[in-house]
Amino acid sequence: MGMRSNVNGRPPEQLFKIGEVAKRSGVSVESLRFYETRGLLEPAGRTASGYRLYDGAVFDRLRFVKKAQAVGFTLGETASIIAEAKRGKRPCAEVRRMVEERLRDLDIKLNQLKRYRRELKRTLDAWQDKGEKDGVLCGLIEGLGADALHRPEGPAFAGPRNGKRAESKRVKRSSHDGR
Amino acid sequence: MGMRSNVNGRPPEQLFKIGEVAKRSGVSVESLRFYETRGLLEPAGRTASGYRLYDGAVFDRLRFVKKAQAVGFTLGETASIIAEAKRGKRPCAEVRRMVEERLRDLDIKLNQLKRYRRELKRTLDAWQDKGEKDGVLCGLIEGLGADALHRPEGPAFAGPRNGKRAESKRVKRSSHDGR
DNA sequence: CTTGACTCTATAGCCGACTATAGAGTATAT
DNA sequence: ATATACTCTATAGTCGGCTATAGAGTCAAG
Repeated sequence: MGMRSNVNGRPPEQLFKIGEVAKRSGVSVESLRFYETRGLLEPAGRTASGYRLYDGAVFDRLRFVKKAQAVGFTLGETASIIAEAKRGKRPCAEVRRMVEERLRDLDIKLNQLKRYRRELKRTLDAWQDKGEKDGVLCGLIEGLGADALHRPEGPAFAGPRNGKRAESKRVKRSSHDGR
Repeated sequence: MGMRSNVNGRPPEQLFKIGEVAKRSGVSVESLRFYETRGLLEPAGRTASGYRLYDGAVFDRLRFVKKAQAVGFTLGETASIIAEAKRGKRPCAEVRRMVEERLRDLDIKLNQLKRYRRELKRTLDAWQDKGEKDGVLCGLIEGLGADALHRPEGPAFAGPRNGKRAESKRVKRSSHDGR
């Protein structure tokens, strides 16, 4: 139960191939390899034939990555936190600073979104009266004031429009279960 | 030959080359061509040598596109609204429906963001006490509960992290102005 | 006739975090 | 020996809205 044990394998620890790690962590094989290219992860070693082998520490690392992601760090930021730590520095102060900045950004974004929502609602309400008759394409849109709406900028605002962002295939299970 | 239908068989309206349109509308030449590939725009005609020629209606169209963008429509959505209108349908009802949906999505996103902000703040406050001593990489992050934070999903949340999203070059001046 | 500004097409790159494919080699069960 | 499940690398594609480049042709002024 509670023994998720060492970060630094002392006794000959169990090693996992990439599929195992995927199954146990819920991170897809492809993502694991991708994380490696991004400096977030590296296998403890390789088999003679080149298969990646991970020790138990990989699960801690993956939890770290997930949590950092949950905080809102990009993979690049997380990678540099990890790199920093590996160079012997304690990145905590930096982390705190980044989160504070993040919080400020978030407030700005929230305010923009709120304003936008308000304006969009107002626009929609104003449309209730209008018919569909006039305008070259759509009078509703054409009738908007030049600066009626202040939509938050950029792709940051795109949102899950076309859906299907919610689920992915994840691990795509296999039959036999090692252990 | 000569009978290039300008909008309504009126007197020959003024025609603009793409650079002119860019200058007057504030939309870059590249974007104008890009919009064309996306079905948002098409030149009224071409010169013998293939230069695009736009009539005055292009400015209305561009305003339409900008406003639709301000409402939050993607270029694809705007294109299909335009296409609809060109097929003789009045897309207004559809537009209204889309905006309503957008408003709902927005509320969901707003709520997610608010919750996330709350949790992030709480996390940060909790960190005030903790030192930097423990943890393999950064105890602050590692110490997070598994589901402490509910970060809104996807690229929609990336935000203007690396900055410089704010300004672009826009039209990139015309004629003779050195630099 | 040459310069320089403009225009054309086609293509690639960007941001973020992946996902998907091709084509090959490896490991394991029957 | 074969089937199949797994793994490897390398590359390209996704989403949105552009921007940037290369290489060629066009047009007006000097």
